Parts: sequence; structure tokens; C-alpha cells
Amino acid sequence: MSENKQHISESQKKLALYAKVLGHPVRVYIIELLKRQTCCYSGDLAQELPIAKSTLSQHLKELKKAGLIQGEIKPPRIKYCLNIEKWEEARALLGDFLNT
Amino acid sequence: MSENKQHISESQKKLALYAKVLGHPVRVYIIELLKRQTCCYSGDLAQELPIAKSTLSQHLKELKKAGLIQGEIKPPRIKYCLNIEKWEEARALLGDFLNT
DNA sequence: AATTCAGTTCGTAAAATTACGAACAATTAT
DNA sequence: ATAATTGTTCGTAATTTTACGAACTGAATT
Repeated sequence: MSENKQHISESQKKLALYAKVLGHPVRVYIIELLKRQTCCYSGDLAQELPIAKSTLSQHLKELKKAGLIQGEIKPPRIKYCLNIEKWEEARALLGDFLNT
Repeated sequence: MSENKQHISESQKKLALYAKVLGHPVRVYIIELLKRQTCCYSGDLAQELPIAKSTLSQHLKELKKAGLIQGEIKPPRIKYCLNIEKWEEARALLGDFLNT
């Protein structure tokens, strides 16, 4: 009667976290932009996207929290770039998930 | 003053939906299982996973809604399988996103 | 010093997600 | 017919997500 519940692996949790942060169209859009041009300003995004700047800021925060992007202060603006290391990790995890 | 907001593409929305449904460890676990053995019963999952069967059923419903799995009634059980067509679509979309 | 600009944080609200147990439905076994 | 098995649906609750406008911060300009 040993309740032998198999648990979910750490890499599955990590994968789910990356997938989750990519689970919103605005965040997909931002990442696709940064893949093309490596960096951008929040204002550029605000012009292109039909959302309030505070909402955009929240999405950027989510991406930062997940580690996928990083911001560099270039007064009076903030330059956002992909965090290559983390992006590669996400790529590896998701790629492996998809292809094996 | 033409409010020329660029909108998010349909494929970005689709990608986000697939990513979203993969954004939970339990659902990642289920998909990984189905990739290995193509089919399984809900009861098998219930034994392995530390969640209520009703919660599991909800996750299966999410995966069905996204099209990634399909259920076949094999009384008194239900056999779940990957929906190959949809899985390939998700693979293609996500793979392209990751690798270009 | 006051204004402007870019962007974040705060306060708030609505909706979606996650989770559980209880009740239910359908089939099988007794 | 009754009971057991498998899994879903229902009702509910707590948490998270998404979104907005207003207020704020820090730097640059006037």
C-alpha cells in the first residue's frame, strides 16, 4: 500500500515554465522581434502593439522573470535584448521535447 | 494621426495557444508519455500523478481542446492517443519559431 | 526650477487557471 | 438487479493572468 506516486521531473517543470511564458501572443511577438534584430526599445513595441504601455511593461517583466530577455538602461529609454544563454536553454529543452 | 497599430499574426496566436497548453508540468508529462508509447489510459496517469482524477480529467480536456490528443472509448476505459496531425503542426510551428 | 519623455509601478477589476471532492454516467461483473 | 470500475461533469474556492488608467521615477531639456 505504498502510495508510490511518480513525480514530474525538474526538466518537465522547466519546460512548462518556458512554454507558459511563450503562451501569449504579445510575448511571442516580442521574442520573434528580438530574434530578428537582437534588441529593441519598449516604445517601439508600444507603437506596434494594440495594448496599453503598462500592459506591455507587464509582459516584458514576465519575459525578464523567465530570463528570456534583459533590459539595459539607455536613458531615457530601455533597450531590451534576448538573453542568449537562456534562449539557448529554452531552445534546447523545447527542441528536445519536440524532436524525440 | 492614423492609429496604425500593427497586429499580431494568426500564426503567432496559434503558436501561443500551443505553447500555452504545454505550459503546465502535468500536460508536458502526458505528452511525453504519449510520444513514447503512442497511447495510454487515464487510469495509468492517475496512478502516476499526484493529483485528483478530476484535475487530471481537466488537463486531458485542455489537451483535447487544443487538438493535441484524442480519446477513444474502450469500455470501461478511455484510451488516449496523440493526434499526430496536430502534433506535427505544433512541432512545425514551435520548431520554426525556435530555429529561425 | 519646471517640463518633457520613456517607462515602471500601483491600484483595481475581470477573466482564466488550477485544484478538490462529491455526484453522476456508462459499462462490466456478480 | 446490484455492485464495482472508469472516467467525466458539477460546484466551488483560491490563485494567477491579463488588462487598464493614474500616479510615479529618473534622466534630459528648457
